[in-house]
Amino acid sequence: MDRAKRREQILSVAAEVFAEKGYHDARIDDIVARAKVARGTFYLYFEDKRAIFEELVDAFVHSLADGIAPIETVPEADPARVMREVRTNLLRIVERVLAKPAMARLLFSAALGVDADFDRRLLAFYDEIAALLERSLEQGEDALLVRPGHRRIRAFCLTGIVKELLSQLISRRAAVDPAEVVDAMLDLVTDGLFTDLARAAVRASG
Amino acid sequence: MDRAKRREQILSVAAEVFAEKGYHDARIDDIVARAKVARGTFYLYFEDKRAIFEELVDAFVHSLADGIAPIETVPEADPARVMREVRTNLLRIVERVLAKPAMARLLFSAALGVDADFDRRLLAFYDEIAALLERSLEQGEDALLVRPGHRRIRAFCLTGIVKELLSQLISRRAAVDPAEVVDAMLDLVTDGLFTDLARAAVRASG
Amino acid sequence: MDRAKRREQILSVAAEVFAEKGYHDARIDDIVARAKVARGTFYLYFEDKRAIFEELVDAFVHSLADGIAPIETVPEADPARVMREVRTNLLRIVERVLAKPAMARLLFSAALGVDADFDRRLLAFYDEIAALLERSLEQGEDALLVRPGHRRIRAFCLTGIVKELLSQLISRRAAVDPAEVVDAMLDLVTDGLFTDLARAAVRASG
Amino acid sequence: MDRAKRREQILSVAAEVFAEKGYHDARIDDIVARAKVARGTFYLYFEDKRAIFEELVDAFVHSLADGIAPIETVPEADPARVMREVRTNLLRIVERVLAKPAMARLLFSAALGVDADFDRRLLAFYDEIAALLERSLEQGEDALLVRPGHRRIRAFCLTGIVKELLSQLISRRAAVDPAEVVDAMLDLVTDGLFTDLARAAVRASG
DNA sequence: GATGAATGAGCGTTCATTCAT
DNA sequence: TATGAATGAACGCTCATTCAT
Repeated sequence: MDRAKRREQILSVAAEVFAEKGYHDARIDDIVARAKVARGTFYLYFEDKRAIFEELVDAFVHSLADGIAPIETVPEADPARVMREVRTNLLRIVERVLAKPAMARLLFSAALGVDADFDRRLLAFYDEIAALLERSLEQGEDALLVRPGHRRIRAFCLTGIVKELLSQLISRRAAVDPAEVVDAMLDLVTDGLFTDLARAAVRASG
Repeated sequence: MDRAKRREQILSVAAEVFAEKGYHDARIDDIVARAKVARGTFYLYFEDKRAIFEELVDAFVHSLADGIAPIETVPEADPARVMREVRTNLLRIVERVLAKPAMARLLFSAALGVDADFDRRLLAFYDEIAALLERSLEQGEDALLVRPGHRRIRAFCLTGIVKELLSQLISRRAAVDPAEVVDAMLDLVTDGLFTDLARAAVRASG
Repeated sequence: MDRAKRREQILSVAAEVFAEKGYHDARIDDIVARAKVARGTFYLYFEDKRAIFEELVDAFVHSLADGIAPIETVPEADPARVMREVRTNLLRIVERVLAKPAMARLLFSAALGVDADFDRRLLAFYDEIAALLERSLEQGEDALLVRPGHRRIRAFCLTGIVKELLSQLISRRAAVDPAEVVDAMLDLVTDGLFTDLARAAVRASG
Repeated sequence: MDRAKRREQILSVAAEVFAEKGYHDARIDDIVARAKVARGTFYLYFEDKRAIFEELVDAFVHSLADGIAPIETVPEADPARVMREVRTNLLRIVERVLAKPAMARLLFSAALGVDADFDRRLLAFYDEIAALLERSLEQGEDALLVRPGHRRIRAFCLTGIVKELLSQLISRRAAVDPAEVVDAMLDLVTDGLFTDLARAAVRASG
């Protein structure tokens, strides 16, 4: 087996093991046993346990990030087009997560509590996402598409929604229709929960 | 020192240590050293490492859950009152989290990746939250306050929002005004992000 | 068993093991097995393998160094007394080496090749010895007891003699009379190897 | 490259590596990397790590031993000639050591602590040296050139002197004049350290 | 002969837990 | 009840050596 293939094989086996057991409970032995290679072989391809885990997480994170197409929201942007593009981005993320559930499980649960360093890296990544969303909200406001509001907090809310939905999608084995999830989420985010009746009442009293 | 006090002392020290280092990096040694008791003493009060951690997480989870007052949403309910009560509930949760940041850090980061069992417990807890929210949404729809929609997904979205905001509140040391956070979140959730202009455009095209 | 005794016990067992097998071939397992303690116990008393070895070598080196009484060699010093004191110092060193042959074997063979760091430490120690001897030779010259000559090289020669003799004393199990060894060495060093006949001949021709 | 050359190349690279890192810290990897051959190739030329080290040490030891010309010390031997020949032998040894400092470092430090077996071999070699010296001293006594004395012990002293001086010569990078070293050593050994004044005093009292 | 991927025995160290005092 | 010395299973990692190509 050539070098690249063997590497790939160990990586994919490791992803499974980490996803099943979490970082700390996954032993190098588990990985090499399932990959049917000797312990030493593992270390021919990866610096150490931490390194292979990092590589897995980083690769997946990047594959998600690469799926996000930038959305042009110049003031005269067509709101319907913007919405479609947002929806496409979300769908792509959901699809990639569903395509590699083990990797997603890794990212959403195994990756936490690895160590202080790794926690910081993850937080930094989510910060970037939030910053991206914040800028998008700003552009949306400029284009008069988005109601003015606390953009930082809204960015965190959006991040939280996506993270939670993705976590749920992979933790429940039940087949889910990605489009349905994305549409329900977008519906909530764009229009809010309330009926006009409720809004009127709140505004009147509020 | 009497039994209960000693127990309490070890618990509170353990909370700090777990919050600082995470479950796996926290050593029993760290805890007993800081509590100034002998190693053996620890085991007089707690079954094992896992048990004390579970107790801490459970206690905090319950203190949060206890802060949630049930909201009556009979069909004729006053929307403004319902909103105020929702807001009060949220504020209470935020306050309790900010009051015990170590415990919150425990719940939101240290508690993940402990082991497969614990992960299941946490998921089950969040499921309960989601179920509660789902029922509330149902009542809201019945009372014509909430626009009909996919309640399960919406419940997850709301859970995600709260989790993420609380995580951010405790991870950023910066003083934050809980009321501001809660209001921004509620504003997003009730009215959505979009301006009427955008909605009209989307509706026209979509 | 109290802390100090247990420590002492492990130390002495470790000395044997290191002496028998050398640093690299000695396994922690060998030490704890022979000390009849658990592996973990070892690490309660010593940082790591390197640390216990260092402690053993250092202790022995210091016990040897402490046996050397300073010799006053003011210009009017009585040569016979000086010689007696030198002899006493040497005898004390030889006795201490013979009293702890395992430690001596440690110092003279196991201690080399441990790692680059440790090698440097040992060299530095021997440098100090050589420096001490060099100063003594200088005083001896000033007191007109010692023939002028290259003091640095002479100091190394003397160091070499003592090291080699001690090595031989411990590597040959045969009972040796320390006094005989010391006297033979002193005879060589003070008077040299040659007869007056040989010296005269060499001087005449050289 | 033909077999012999390749072998030679690996040997010389190995000498460097062993000299730099010592036996245990030198990895086969270090050797093959620097020799620019594959790991497997190494084992085509040498049995194992131990074997190549042994070969290096043996070769150097023999090159030193070969430099020693036998000295005729029949009873009527000219003392001055004997001294010159001794001096020549010593100079040759010093020169060979200085010519291959890596090999010398190997012999004087890396070779110790390899394992119990190798230690025995080295001791046996030094024993031969000592035996040779002992015989020479005996001849010297017979020729009335050497003062009677404990020949075995004297032989060890001489061995120690030479070993220590050679070690110092290679460990101090400073340029040294071999002749100066040899002459200082011979001066010490032939005439001893003491002035006639000191000797007289010692004899009177002792 | 040459390669270098693969092997796996081996070892140092950690740390949750126990138990005699 | 409190202590803290002792335990030993567990695990990550190294590196000399082998062997299919």
